[in-house]
Amino acid sequence: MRQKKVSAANVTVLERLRTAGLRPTRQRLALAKLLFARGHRHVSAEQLFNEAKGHRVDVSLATVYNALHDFTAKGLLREISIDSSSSYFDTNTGNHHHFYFERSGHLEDIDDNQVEIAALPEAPGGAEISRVDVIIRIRA
Amino acid sequence: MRQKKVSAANVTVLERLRTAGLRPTRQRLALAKLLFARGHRHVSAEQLFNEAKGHRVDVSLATVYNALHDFTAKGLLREISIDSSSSYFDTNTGNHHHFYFERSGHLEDIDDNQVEIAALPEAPGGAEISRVDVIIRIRA
DNA sequence: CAAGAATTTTAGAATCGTTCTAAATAACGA
DNA sequence: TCGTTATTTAGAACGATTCTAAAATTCTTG
Ligand SMILES: [Mn+2]
Ligand SMILES: [Mn+2]
Ligand SMILES: [Zn+2]
Ligand SMILES: [Zn+2]
Repeated sequence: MRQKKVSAANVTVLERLRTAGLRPTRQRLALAKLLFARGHRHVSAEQLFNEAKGHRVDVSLATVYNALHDFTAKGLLREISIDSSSSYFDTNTGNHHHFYFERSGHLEDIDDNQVEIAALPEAPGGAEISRVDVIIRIRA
Repeated sequence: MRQKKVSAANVTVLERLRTAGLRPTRQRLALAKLLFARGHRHVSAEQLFNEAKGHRVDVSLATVYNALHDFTAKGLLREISIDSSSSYFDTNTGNHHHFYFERSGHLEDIDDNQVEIAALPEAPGGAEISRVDVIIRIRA
């Protein structure tokens, strides 16, 4: 394979992958760059795959799925299942919630501090809560 | 087809279907009886299909899907997508929330008044909120 | 009750997002 | 560089769901 060009953006992404314990392969670097280049995003595998094609990033669909799952397992992404038709991967891994636009399937972040949950029931049997998701569905 | 036996439970279910504007066919009556017989439930299409088989209710999988969607469209059920692998249909159509047991895939209702949301952001552009879902994920 | 019209059911095919397989390739560490 | 391990890949397979179009049932009207 040809020599990698190591730009500033690449360095950041490369470090992120290494820190996460993921080998910085050409494919992962390219996908991570697309994902983390600017603000937070919610993408499906198919979307990212097409975006990669658009940027002349030669990568298979299987690798896109592998990368998204590997990134998720290492905490670089969070997986969201709202619509049973496909899942989204969220580059925002901090505590936050979502608007879900039912018509378009679009997701929009709601900052954690915009939602105030005054009371929550205890988990049955004192089980551990892994996450509380608040989804505000918008019909129009 | 053989004559229908019209028990008390059947009458209730029959009325429910008629009121909803759904023809009370043998299949819908049997499925509705299974669904609404006792307390609230969260079932997948496959689960209901198997339950029907267990009760000697002769119905095709396509009809189970049709019935679940028709019931949902008429407000007799609510569809829930939490795990992208399959969707659940909830016989509880009132305002309420859920515990989701990640290991088993089980859903458990949380009464609306057990969750107190003190602050919620406004929907962008003053759009109409169709529903607010709170899902408490339990890891263990 | 008898048609006829409208709706529902059904088996099986098709769809589609996702996962799997196993062979080729690339990254790593010594 | 070499051996080991991890990753990528094309394409097959999978599984939940939807579609098709023909048969059956339900409803309406007379
Ligand atoms: Mn997944
Ligand atoms: Mn559905
Ligand atoms: Zn988000
Ligand atoms: Zn419920």
